[in-house]
Amino acid sequence: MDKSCSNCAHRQAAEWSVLEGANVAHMDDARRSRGFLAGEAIYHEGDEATGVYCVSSGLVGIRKVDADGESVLLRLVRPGQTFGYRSLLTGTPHGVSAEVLKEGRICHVPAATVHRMAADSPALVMAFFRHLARDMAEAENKVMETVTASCRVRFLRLLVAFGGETDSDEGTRVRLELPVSRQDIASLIGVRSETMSRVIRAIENEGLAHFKGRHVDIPDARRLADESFGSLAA
Amino acid sequence: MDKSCSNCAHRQAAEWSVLEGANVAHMDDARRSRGFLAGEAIYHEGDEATGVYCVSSGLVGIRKVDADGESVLLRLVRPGQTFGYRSLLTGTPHGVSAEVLKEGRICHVPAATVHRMAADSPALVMAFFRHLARDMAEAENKVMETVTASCRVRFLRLLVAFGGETDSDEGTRVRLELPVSRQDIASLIGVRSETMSRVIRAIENEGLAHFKGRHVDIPDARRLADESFGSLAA
DNA sequence: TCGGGGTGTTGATTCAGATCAATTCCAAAA
DNA sequence: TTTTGGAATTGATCTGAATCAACACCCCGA
Repeated sequence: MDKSCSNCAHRQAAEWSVLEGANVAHMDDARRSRGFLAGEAIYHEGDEATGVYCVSSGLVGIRKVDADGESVLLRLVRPGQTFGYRSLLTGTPHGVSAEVLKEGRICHVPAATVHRMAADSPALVMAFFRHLARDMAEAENKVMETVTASCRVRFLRLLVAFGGETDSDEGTRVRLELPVSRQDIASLIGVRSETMSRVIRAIENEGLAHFKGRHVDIPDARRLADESFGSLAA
Repeated sequence: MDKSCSNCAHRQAAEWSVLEGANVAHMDDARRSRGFLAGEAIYHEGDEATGVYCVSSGLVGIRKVDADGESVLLRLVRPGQTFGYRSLLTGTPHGVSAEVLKEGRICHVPAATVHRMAADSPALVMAFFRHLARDMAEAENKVMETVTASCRVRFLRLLVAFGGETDSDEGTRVRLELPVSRQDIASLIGVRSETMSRVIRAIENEGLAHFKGRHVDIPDARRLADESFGSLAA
């Protein structure tokens, strides 16, 4: 849609912001954006990387499926964020799959372009390194959580994380929209959807939050945040 | 001990092997190696990075502790591997702690040296990126496993991984030495040590493997590997 | 208006693994 | 040798979450 990155990637994606001179033009020139519908796959586990992707709008999910067909949603990719760079830069097949969770527009920067820019701009590689480092930290947190925290606590923390994206952090009341289906939320915290329902109902009953469809109303965000810090109740 | 990297890092650590020219000398000059006893901490969560570490001998554990004091062993770092580079390169405090699990010798390359070399050699940054990418893939696997696989299967897979380090992959019989205590193994797969004991006993009873102290005798490595592929028995 | 399929909810039951509580084992120190 | 303290094992019991099985809801197309 947009012919230039200036109102998309440049502003939002930290990776591209380090580009200078001719590379900016290269980028703008080579990238192609395309609309995706919810449910569409962007790439699958085992695929060779064909470039780097950047979410312009919508929502992307990074998923991994094991031999038994069990699928886990590892993380979400939001507008302005890049994904798929890991496989491209290391030259290995994708270890995870990417699919569109909420319809939107996704840019694709071809492999050759990225390689050229990376060779030319160490800062770009460094930017990707930073991105990967942050993802890694989150993955480590996730391992910690799944091992140590109950599914209730894991869900509360996810709510806090979703709420954190809302600016209204100061006021105690927070309203937010769940970005994905309940099934996907369940997959995100690693529980069955039945369990997810029960956890939500329990939280509803305690008055910690009120759920209506994807809409969540948190009357006292501080209380919810406190509860999310595990069972170490003062 | 060794005055040069040539019989340690250069050969073993993929990261340094990309260095050329003056940087090789810089490296050798700046790095300091030191002996560590089992149990010693190398750095803690929240510490600022002072450089990059490289295991010369012994074994290092990367651990994370949550607010309740629950500790999880995230991964092991073996001789020839580097660690601590993530925090240094991103300029953020360590998100995990590193401790010595088996006494040995560890090299420390000061921050200034690494930064100079990284600025000078894009290949070095790329090498670190690759390392991080591999760690990330392993972290993603770990999330998958903890969410989908039973502790029995998780342990069998760990055994397979340990066995894979043994060269005798062809013969069906494999003997190996557990690199860490049972408690640490339990922490590594995210279960209580009591559960670990029971799992081990069960495996022993089935004749899948025989345990004596840290010594493991696997009569039929193929059978064990098959079992480790989850409950999808043919 | 009537299905019909996907998504979410609810209930009954089971089970893996945690927890609590003793021991036992073992290696290093005295 | 005895002591001692951490590591490992074992048993009894409890419980959080999975599993199995209906059922409710809701949006869409016929």
